[in-house]
Amino acid sequence: MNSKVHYMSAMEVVSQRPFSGTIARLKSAGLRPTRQRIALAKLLFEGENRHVTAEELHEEARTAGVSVSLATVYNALHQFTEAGMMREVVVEAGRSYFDTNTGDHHHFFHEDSGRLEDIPSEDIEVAALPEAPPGTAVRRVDVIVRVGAAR
Amino acid sequence: MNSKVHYMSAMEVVSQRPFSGTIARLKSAGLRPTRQRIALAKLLFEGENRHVTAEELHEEARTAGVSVSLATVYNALHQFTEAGMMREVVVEAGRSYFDTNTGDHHHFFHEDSGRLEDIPSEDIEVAALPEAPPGTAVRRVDVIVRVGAAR
DNA sequence: CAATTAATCTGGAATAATTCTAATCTATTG
DNA sequence: CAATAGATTAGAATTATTCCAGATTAATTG
Repeated sequence: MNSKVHYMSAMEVVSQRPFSGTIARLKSAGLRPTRQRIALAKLLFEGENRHVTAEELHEEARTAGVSVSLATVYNALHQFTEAGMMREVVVEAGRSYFDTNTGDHHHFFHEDSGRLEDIPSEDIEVAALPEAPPGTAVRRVDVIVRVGAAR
Repeated sequence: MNSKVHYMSAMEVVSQRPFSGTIARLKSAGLRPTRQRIALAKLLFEGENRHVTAEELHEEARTAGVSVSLATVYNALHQFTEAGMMREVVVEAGRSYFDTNTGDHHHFFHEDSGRLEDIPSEDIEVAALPEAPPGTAVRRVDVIVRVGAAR
């Protein structure tokens, strides 16, 4: 996948400046920089790391005056995830969160509010991982610390 | 909840023997030992620890000749979970697993087959847990080791 | 043990999140 | 700028789960 490399001319590079790195980023992920993908990528990647659901991002986009369908938001989130620009985090049955932080880290999950919060990898340590079952390899280790109101 | 304590006569105790501990277990959890709950509990708790989805358990029950509705299976799984006899494990968006092992342990999740496998707590060690955010308390820590076919 | 009561069960409708589809649109390429 | 491969869209379809209102059954009482 992503086998078609596109070499940019100096002119191209310059003309893209105003669009920050977003377009280049999409291109190098092998994704056409369409109006909707550009808008969604800006919402997601310009600024702090974020955790969003498809519904949330859809709502946010429309509020920002960007017209996109929910189906396209789902498509984009999955494409960004496949391209390694985001990752999917599953903490609640029935709802998927997408995280713009692709680095090594873990999560607090606030059960009461449904909010996710990053735990930097330095703050947690998984020592002594067991060996993967025969014939398998570890793809990822997720640590979810479920928290709720202290009584 | 479960405030009504029921003192069994010796006769009662004896007459329940043939039903193994299942009925007693349901009663002490404050659940009426109905035909369907007894059947489901037997499938779940007699034998090894298991990880099931509602659909799977429903199918299994019907195959075993037990007539129960899917709604009842969902009800029972949630009731067993609230009673501390099982716990819910979320690893995949859109599907819930229920685990009969309520002890301290973690999971391998086989991404290719969708199968869950226990990791005894001795085999994994989460050192240096971060402090819970202000106002919150840790309810549980889940470690999910996602594995797939080694290439 | 029959009657009463309250809990439970049930099938089907309702909901929620997500995916699929077929038609329409658009970015890219020559 | 025309051709075309890829993208978007609205709405239908799917999947997992919950809700609901009526029928059933376990527990209790006399």
